[in-house]
Amino acid sequence: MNVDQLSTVFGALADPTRRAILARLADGDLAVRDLAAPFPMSQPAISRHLKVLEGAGLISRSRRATVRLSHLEAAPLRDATSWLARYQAYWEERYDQLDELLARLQREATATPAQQPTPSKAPKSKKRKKQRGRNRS
Amino acid sequence: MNVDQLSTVFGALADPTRRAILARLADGDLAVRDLAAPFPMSQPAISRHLKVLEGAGLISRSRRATVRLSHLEAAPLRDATSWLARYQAYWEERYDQLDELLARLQREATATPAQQPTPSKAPKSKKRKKQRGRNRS
DNA sequence: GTCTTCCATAAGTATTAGGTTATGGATAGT
DNA sequence: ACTATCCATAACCTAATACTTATGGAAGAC
Repeated sequence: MNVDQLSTVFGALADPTRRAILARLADGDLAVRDLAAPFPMSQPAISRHLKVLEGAGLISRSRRATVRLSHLEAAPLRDATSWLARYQAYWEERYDQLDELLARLQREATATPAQQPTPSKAPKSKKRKKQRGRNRS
Repeated sequence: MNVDQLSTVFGALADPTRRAILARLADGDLAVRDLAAPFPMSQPAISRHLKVLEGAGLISRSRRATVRLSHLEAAPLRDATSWLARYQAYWEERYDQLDELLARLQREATATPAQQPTPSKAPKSKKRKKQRGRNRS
């Protein structure tokens, strides 16, 4: 109960059905019935997936006539990307443009600044590996 | 069981302890005992977290003397970022540089091409919202 | 060999997740 | 008012998560 925001977002993304729902919402808002149609799954199951997505802030919902529309909210995806961006240096060789992207993403993600438990007793990391040329003069 | 790779990676990231472990491994390989020290949690609990991370391909492990070292493997993080990159257009206004980043990330993430269930019976999306100026001439 | 340190694995428990069927409320059409 | 459609909620089941304590194996130190 009451896990942090990033965990909730990653948790919501850890399900292929929910990722597929988000992908479809990228093309426009959809009703529950339309979202449920492609899946071999009952309508209540989809409703619960939508509830999880809503809880993570990944969708918002509105009513139009008899139908309940789901709308993609991408901000939490930005926060997740911002957290991941810190690791780009570990798989990427071209830092030049990416350092700027990383800095900009972190600047823009001020809403949820990619928090983490910040362990109390960090055992004075004597290693600090790599630290490859990130000093473009 | 046997969920897809992306789900496993996002699932591994959906825990603050595991994210903190990854963050510390970014500074260099560490032994289990060093990883466990900051957390108010038993050593077997950390061992299980490491097993989850290893199952997601996010760390690899080796032996050095009596100690078992964990090493950060960032490739799955790249795949996750690649999946998220598709949504950058939904929170970002400057497409110019980002379209290139997106294209490059997807090109490079050929190992796990951000798969998804690809729902069989897509209900002929009559909406296709926004589709904002992504055609820089 | 014996001891100690590091760590994995087993077994047990409580909670959460992801699905089901059944049902009922809200809204529109007639 | 009656009916049909859309969807949420309840109740239930099973399996997976996230921890615990207890224990034992593997290597280096003595």
